[in-house]
Amino acid sequence: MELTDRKKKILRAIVESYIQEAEPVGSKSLAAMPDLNYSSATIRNEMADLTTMGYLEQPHTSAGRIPSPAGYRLYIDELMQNYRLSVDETHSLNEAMEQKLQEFDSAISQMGKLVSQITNLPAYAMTSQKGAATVRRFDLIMAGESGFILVVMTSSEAIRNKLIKLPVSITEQDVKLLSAVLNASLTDLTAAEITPEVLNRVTRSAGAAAGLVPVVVDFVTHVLQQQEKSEVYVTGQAKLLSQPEYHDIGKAQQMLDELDEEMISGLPALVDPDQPMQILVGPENITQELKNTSVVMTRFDIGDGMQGMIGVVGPTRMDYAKITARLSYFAEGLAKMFGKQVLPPAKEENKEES
Amino acid sequence: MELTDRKKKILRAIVESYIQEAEPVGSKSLAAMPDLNYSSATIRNEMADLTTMGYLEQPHTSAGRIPSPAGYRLYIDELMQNYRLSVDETHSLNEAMEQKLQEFDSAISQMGKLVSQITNLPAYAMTSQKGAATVRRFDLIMAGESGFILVVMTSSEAIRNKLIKLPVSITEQDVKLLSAVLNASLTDLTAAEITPEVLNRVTRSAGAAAGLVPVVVDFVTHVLQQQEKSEVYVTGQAKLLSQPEYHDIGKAQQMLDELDEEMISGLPALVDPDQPMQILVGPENITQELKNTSVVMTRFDIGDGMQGMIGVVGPTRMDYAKITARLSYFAEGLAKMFGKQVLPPAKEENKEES
DNA sequence: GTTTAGCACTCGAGTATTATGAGTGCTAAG
DNA sequence: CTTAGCACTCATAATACTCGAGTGCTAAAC
Repeated sequence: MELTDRKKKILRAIVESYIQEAEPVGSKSLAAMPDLNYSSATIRNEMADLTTMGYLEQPHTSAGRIPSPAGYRLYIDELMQNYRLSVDETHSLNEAMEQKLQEFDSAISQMGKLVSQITNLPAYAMTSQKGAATVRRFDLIMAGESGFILVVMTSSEAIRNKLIKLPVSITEQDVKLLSAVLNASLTDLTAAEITPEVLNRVTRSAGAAAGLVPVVVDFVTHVLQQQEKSEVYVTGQAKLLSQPEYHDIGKAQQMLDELDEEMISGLPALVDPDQPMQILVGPENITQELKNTSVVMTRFDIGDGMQGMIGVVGPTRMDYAKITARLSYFAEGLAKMFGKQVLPPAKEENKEES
Repeated sequence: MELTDRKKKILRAIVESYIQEAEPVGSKSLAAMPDLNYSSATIRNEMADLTTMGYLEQPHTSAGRIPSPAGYRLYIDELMQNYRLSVDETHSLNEAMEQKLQEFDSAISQMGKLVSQITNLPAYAMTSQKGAATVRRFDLIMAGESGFILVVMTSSEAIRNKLIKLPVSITEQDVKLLSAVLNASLTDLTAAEITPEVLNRVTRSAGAAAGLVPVVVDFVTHVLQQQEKSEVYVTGQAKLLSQPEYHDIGKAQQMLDELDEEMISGLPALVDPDQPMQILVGPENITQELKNTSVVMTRFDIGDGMQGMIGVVGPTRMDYAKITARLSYFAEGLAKMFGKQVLPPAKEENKEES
């Protein structure tokens, strides 16, 4: 059977109606639409065809039709019209971004919250890092008699520090020595490459400061692992409850149980690296339990080989057009913000964190 | 009317039964309890009394009774027996703490998650800081030709840093000068005390590095404000859905809407500073919407004049005994962890964050 | 050949009706 | 003071019934 233009038109109407109303759509209401000038009977026939072709489903005999996953897929890939953000929307998006991101401390998680807000769906945000991190340099700063601050700068220009206090006092000499040894021996090594042998060598060279080596190394490996591991934040889970499909508390709970950080961290594997915006519809998701759930996600660059990913999770029946529009606008904004890496004299810049 | 021992006994039985079963309890089931050797009729009479005294409520004529807020209050204050943690429980609590807290990066929020896990209720965690923070010292570390790392140590020994890059190259001289100026003029000032005048003075003294002053000051005020502001994390909201009282999706949603970070940040105001563990029952909460909701919270010390607060939110019918037991055990554990401030040579210590 | 009107049929959702029984308050006997 | 007995209440569950949206099919109209 052939997928005529009229069929497509009808399919689109069905998907969009269902997205709006969350209720199966019948032939009559379709016939009433201004740009579908056919009788309900004709439309019924077409709908029957679409059903046998697998684009529609029938919850039960006497209900209307709802889109099948394949139907959604087709809609997303071919039928969906770009949603245009209204001026108002761009305004408020801009504002939200600026306000929230000034405090970029936990920028990523803030982003998640924002996305959740603007889409009214649960959102997640994560960072992902290409390649293993190494330490680019160490700095030690004396802090009082018996302590110092260890500052570590990684290959991705993240800076981490730790205050190390000791029960004994240490001299500036010791600290200088330690600093030299660290910079000589532990830079450009990934966490995996810091083997016991390396550690031994460092300890031997460290002389008086040998006792400090384990503390330092612990911290360093922790930092590096932290860098490699992508952080995931999920927020706004409760937003799901406002969707009619989750008015059944059982489903809602199951969904929310599923929707934790571990599930999300499985997502990047599914991502086609070439496509900035991705939509996974129902069964295409791995996690079986998320059958009638879709995921929309997008990536953005945050410099230094780091990438961020933000996305939302919702019922298959979500407003793909609107959500992709908002999400990509948001992602662009972020990329821009993270983009201005070098500061024009005396203006805010970015990257790293406290 | 007098609150006899028998009445108390019955009240306790009712509260505990209701906590377990989440269903109104009737005279018959009470009479069946081994330590209530009275006929159902007798118990009925007592229940009628308790009802007129305001400790019990009747959802409708022919249902059993449920505790009123006053009933809960009495139970918590007088009737509740200390719940004893089983060895198993302490074990798993210990394990959980150790595992999770090694990565103390966002220790506070991790705690929230943990508490939510062990109580199976939504949990929140927050830090609160006494007194305004100031910068204790500045350190600048050259990083390449045209950038440096600004390291700030606050009065509470938190260390924050920022990588500042410039479009022009700078000399070691400039950096040294800036460092001296900052340490001379901006230490021991709270965010509020950094007035435009101060700023002016600093800028003038900074000479060649004057252009950098705004960036630095922005960062500093941001850090200080950040320190003052208490951070709140809420997690596990979805846990509520497993409680029967929230099987009504409407209530659940209303509740979850209410239960955001802003609501929580109102809580500390209600806290009696002398009492480590606090329980707010239903109407005692400010936020009107949380009528049939209770809050259990506890504080713990994390050194440096900082305090943490963790707590859980749940239906008034929650297992106060068990939850307070777990929570306080948890709080003790945390206090201990945060306590070991000074490290015995070559062992993990703590405080600060990356 | 395509479109449409007509019609019998299906079946979920909503409504009304009716048990059922847990729980109560009260009275009177133990 | 306690308890057995009993009439009464009322939410919940079960059942039956209606309603109507939507369907598929056939036959007539275009």
